[in-house]
Amino acid sequence: MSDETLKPPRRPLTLRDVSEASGVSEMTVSRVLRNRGDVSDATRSKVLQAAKTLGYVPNKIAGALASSRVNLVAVIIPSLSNMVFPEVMTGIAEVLEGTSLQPVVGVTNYSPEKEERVLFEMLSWRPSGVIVAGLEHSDASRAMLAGAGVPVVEIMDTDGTPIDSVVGISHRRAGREMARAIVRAGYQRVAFLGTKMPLDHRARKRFEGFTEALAKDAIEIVDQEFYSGGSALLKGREMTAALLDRTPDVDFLYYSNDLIGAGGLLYCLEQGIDVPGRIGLAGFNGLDFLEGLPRRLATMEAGRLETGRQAARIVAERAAGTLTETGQRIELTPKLELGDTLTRKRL
Amino acid sequence: MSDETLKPPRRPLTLRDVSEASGVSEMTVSRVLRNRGDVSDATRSKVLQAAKTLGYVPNKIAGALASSRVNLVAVIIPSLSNMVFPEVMTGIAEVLEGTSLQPVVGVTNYSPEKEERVLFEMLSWRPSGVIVAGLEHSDASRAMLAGAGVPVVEIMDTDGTPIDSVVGISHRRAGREMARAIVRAGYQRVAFLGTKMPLDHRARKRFEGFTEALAKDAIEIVDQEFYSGGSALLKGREMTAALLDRTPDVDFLYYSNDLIGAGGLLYCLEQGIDVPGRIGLAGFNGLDFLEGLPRRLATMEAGRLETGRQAARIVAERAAGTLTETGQRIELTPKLELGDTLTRKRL
DNA sequence: ATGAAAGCGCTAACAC
DNA sequence: GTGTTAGCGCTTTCAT
Repeated sequence: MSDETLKPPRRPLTLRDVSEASGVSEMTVSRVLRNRGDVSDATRSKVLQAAKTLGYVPNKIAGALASSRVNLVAVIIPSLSNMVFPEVMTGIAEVLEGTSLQPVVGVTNYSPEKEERVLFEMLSWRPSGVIVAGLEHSDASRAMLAGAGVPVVEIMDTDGTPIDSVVGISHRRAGREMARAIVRAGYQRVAFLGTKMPLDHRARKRFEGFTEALAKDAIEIVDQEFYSGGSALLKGREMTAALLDRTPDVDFLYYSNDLIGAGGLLYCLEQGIDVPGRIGLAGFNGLDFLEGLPRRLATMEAGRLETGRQAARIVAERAAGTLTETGQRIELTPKLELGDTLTRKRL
Repeated sequence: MSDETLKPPRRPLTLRDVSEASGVSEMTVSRVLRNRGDVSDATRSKVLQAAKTLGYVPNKIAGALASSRVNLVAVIIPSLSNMVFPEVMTGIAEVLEGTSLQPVVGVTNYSPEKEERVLFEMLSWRPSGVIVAGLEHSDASRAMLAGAGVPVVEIMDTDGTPIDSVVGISHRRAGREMARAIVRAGYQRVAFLGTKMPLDHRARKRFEGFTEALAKDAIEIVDQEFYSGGSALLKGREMTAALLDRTPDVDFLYYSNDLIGAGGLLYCLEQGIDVPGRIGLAGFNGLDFLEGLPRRLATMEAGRLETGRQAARIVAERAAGTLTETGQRIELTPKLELGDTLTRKRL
């Protein structure tokens, strides 16, 4: 064996290397590697052979600069710890899979400033589109998005004014519908348990829609409890214990997410509380992990997979030119699932 | 208001635009925007002012091509649906936060072919480093990683030969230690319940270490059950029911992950089975959601946050030049947590 | 079907 | 402190 074949190249390989190795011009090598234009089978195989032998990996940076085409889609979400967001990602990835586009994730930790930085960073790579969670952004972020010159899809919330397109559910409506179902089932002393997150606008809107709809039936929230950090399941237990201790005559607990709701459910069952006879329970999100609990917690399915899919579809079609109109609006319908914890008959 | 200030530019802004607007050379504008070299305060503020007014977003593609520096770190993981991976991501993001590096995620769905494609795609952006889950890759993938000329950190498994650096735990050892704890506690008729995933090498290695250690005490797995897809919690229940039905005299159930273990635990408790008296249970991962269950499931904490942090640190230090040696090896110690389901005394 | 020249938007390296 | 020049590695465009 010669040294040459063994020595890994210290300089990354370029098209020129493939060109020289195959005796074909750089331009034609480029054509082969991108499947563009007519190339004879003979040249094609010569080139592919050379590229493979050398282990050539094209430089997308140079390609993107030359063609001003970037096959990246920026996806900006608040967190990865909440399964809701990976689920949306899954829907996005599923659709982009069938295209040449690639999702790139940025995480904001629910901070508008971080969002601004992440957005700036991502836009500086000139992506073909942006998918961003929520409708609330800093002025600077809105300006960047509006001026980016690429499709922007805001997702997971439709209560507000989108910059361009929007896909998601109305959380106010979700809150209202849950409230109505609770009233309809005959509950009257309702408490709310949620996250201590002023910046979780979707949770806030659900809460607003919820109290608003309750008010129509002259019902007010009798107590509430908030938490931050830690194991949500455990927090759900603790919050529930604290709340029931403080306000024993409550008859319904509405949780801002399924995990704390599940904690509350487990706690109630252990305490021998009649669910949903004495106390009804509901969460939010339709996490499929609910299925394994002793009882099916009432919840609202927010269509996250579908949200991801539709958002990706819009970006992909706009990038492909198949769709030219801006300002698409897709409002999905949150699906109420009564489960086994929201079925008490009107007294 | 003049039309000019309103009209959003159809052509993305360039350095030249900022240069013209501020009356400063492109080069100096570039210096200001990157905080490089000496620039007078007067010029600096002129430039920043102009950039801000115009809403200039630098083009990293051009920058990267010119400087051959890319502040991206490719992170390649099998899935986003399993909370384990977002958790590693969190550790990575946490450390990279303090640097100029940005993680970019690629998902392989446990498929070596997909891994190869994702890797090729990511390497074509010439990232400053690669963090990839697992030690098992296709030959082509290994070749790409070895030839990439950037730090490569394989994570979450140390049983095998790394390409460059490695951070994680030994899953064989984790399996062995769990087996020993089970034997020590006096259990003798042990069953295994896991995912039907020939490509989940880490689960496989745990299983191998597990059976190997049991064998030393002349114990064999008396039964096993596998699943794929669906709600893990529910599957845990179903598998447990099926297994107990088929092999009623089993006295220990070892689950390949905490979620199915939790399902099994809930099932056993509902059935009034004495846990851990008649049947002991253990899972794997130390998911913090276990804390909210009626009993603390025995588990093994795999140090995922720390894994992410260490991997990111290695990449960051190598990129910064602070660390020059290749082939770092960091083996973390899996931490056995007996919880309330693995405490039976020797008979 | 293939090649040659120009340039994408920025930064390294060197003047001044 | 600031400006000038020459590419980075590709693709576009036009020629043949």
